[in-house]
Amino acid sequence: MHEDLKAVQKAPLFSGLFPDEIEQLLAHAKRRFLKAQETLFAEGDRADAFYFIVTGSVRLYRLSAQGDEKVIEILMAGQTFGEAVVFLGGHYPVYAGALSDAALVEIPTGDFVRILKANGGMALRMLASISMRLHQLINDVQALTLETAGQRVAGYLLGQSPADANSGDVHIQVHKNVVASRLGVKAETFSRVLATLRDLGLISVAGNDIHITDRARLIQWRDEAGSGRS
Amino acid sequence: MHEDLKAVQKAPLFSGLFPDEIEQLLAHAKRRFLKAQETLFAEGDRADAFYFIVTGSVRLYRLSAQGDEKVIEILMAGQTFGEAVVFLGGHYPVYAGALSDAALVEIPTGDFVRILKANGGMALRMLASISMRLHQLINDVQALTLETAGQRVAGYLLGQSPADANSGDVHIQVHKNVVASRLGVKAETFSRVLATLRDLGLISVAGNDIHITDRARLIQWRDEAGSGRS
DNA sequence: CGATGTGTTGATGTGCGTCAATAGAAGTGG
DNA sequence: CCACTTCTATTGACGCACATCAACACATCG
Repeated sequence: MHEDLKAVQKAPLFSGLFPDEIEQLLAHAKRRFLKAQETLFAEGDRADAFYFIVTGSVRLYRLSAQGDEKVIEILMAGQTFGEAVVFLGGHYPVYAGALSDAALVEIPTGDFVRILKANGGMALRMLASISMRLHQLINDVQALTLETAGQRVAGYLLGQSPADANSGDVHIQVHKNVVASRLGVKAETFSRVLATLRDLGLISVAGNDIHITDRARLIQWRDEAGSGRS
Repeated sequence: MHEDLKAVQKAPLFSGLFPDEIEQLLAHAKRRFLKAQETLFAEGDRADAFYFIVTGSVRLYRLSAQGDEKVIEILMAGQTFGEAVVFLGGHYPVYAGALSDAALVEIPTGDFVRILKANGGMALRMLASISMRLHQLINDVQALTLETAGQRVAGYLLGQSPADANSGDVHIQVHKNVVASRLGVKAETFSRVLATLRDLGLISVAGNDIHITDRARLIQWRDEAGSGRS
């Protein structure tokens, strides 16, 4: 386990912990390895552990009654997930599945809560962390109701690239249909939006590598309702 | 202020506080009175207080670049809002406005955070509270992407009435366009869905009072994709 | 080098928004 | 208490953004 110690304490949530607290946190932690597409837990499962991603990527998603899938979040190496749910009834509110082969650290919630109770700063940092996710979800709700598909895609590209230069690169690290689902559009629509932006000369696309050639005009296009009008 | 003491400590969030802690929480609290439609704070405003609703109702909402509004949450007397945001950058992520004349208690965040640091149980209860909102927002995202307008409206009616009887009443306490926005549909669509359900004999509508005559069939109608097909 | 899976592009359908007219409900003033 | 205004809610006609269905291009891999 100690080989993962350095990685885990880089997670923003744990950055303020003392070495002995990290030790305590990982006392009963286990390594977990997932094959691509493998399911880690299902919605409604008893939540007695949360996870840190050492390598690979994971998606959190919901299923409709008809079996359609909506990706709530895409998570990459270095991120944690499932910790917010510990405080609910103790059941996961989403499915979790690997997008690629992945290595995780599984941390029992009991140890986590114990530290949380003892360490006031930790609890506040945890509150800040959950608040950020809350904020993100509010943004998602706004985007899904007040923005067009084009605006959401453009916003995604803008959010994935640094804002300080007028051109930049976005590398999509997972399959495009997963990103599309995350954005609340069908894969076909996602593809069409990229094609439109390419034809407008705002971006260039080479597989999963997208180059933003004119960030300013891309922002302008998004704010003008993303192909809706004008 | 003491006349509000009883009311405030009924909020689930504060239920576990000792009287002296409540005292401390309300030490610098102020009463606030809002006229219907009045704005309490705007998105981006510095968040140095959160609120408890003594009487009246409040909506939290976002505005699009074009000025369209999406209601994120409808809050009634007895509820608190704005507390989740204290831990972020300290700026409100939404607008808040009164739906009716309202009386609030405004609690400075400083006092709140102080109690939170001292009282470990309080921090955990706060985490549970925020987690519930997180869960609710995940439900909203799922509903907005995987459900039809009809399904969302039916789900709303079902959620507003007790599940233990096959018939029940829902009283809409605010204007229907507010509920519609909360559900992510236009007021016209909301009205049409209610008309459809009425014509199917599943509900009866009298102004803002809706009577569910056949809960079982309403559930079935929702699960069959809410007028989408079949 | 065929097989399988992902992404792109085209043709068509439809759920719901938009625009518009009307009906009620509620509030206002004489 | 009743005209008049104002606002919310309902209903109809129409259009559009996006989904759906389908064919194809391309990549990856055994």
